[in-house]
Amino acid sequence: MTDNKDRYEIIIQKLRDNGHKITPQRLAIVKILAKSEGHPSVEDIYVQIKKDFPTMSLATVYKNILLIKSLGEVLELGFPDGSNRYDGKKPYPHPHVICIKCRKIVEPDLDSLDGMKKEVSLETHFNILYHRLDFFGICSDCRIKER
Amino acid sequence: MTDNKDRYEIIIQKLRDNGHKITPQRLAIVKILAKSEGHPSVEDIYVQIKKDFPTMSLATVYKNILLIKSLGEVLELGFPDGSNRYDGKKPYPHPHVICIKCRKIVEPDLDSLDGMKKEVSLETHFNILYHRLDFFGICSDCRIKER
DNA sequence: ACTCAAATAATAATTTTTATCAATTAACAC
DNA sequence: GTGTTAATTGATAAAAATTATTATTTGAGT
Repeated sequence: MTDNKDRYEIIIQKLRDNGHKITPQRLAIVKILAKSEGHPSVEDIYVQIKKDFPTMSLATVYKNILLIKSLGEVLELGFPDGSNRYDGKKPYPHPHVICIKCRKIVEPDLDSLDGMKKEVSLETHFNILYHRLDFFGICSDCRIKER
Repeated sequence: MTDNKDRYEIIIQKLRDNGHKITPQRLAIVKILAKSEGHPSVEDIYVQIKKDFPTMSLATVYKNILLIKSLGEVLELGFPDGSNRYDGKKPYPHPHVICIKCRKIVEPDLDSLDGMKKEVSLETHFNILYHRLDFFGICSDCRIKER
């Protein structure tokens, strides 16, 4: 995952370039966004950092995510149940497949996506700028456990 | 739009069939869900009914939507900005195209949807149960106004 | 090291949704 | 039609999530 290390440095560089201070709290948040395997929530990030940083405040997490979002370096995933999760590894819109049993999230490459975007443009005459594509179902692991 | 009239009666019948009382407040909420042109929010519904029903409570709107949702007769659309909108006309998942200028929502028929679902299943080995597909962009009306 | 604007931490305020509960009322039996 | 009963309503409180406020602290440049 050298890709993730790059993301970490890309985000920090962007913060510097835009004149923001590089604080330890900020570094810790960026590290989790860029390197953690899953799609962490604000609470996830807060709890994890609190271990090494007992004075960490929830507001700091919110403010930093807001900042990094405004730089276009993290993707916010608001789910129908109201929960928000963040992806600092792929900050651009992309499809997600979510297991409704174990909450695992998979990110497929879909060849049919380009064609669908064209179909949408043709049919609606919209200029499509971005999208949000989620599929919900049961993953193979959970199907096996059910037997 | 005889379709929408049908939806109104289908929902009320389902409420009756499941032993729920048909109150004037409930009828008003169902009417908006089934007949209003857009995708109303809880607040929209509340404000609109308050005109004829000054004693209407927000909690009543929430409780009724929860009930109708549990009967599978309304689709809840939670958007990334945290807002929730409801569709009582097509209560099953379907793609939406949203104008980020005027908030207009269009519902296209996409031939490529079935193929994409198959591709998702093949690639991820998930059993796909439902989906949420939103495209965001600028509608042709708003593009014309910009000139 | 010094200065200063920016960031943090703690908390208050706001927003959205859900829970509580006494008063009301729709539906059914008679 | 009238009475009974359990569901529903309405008002408000509570809960949950996010944003705002502000005194204090600190990173970064001089």
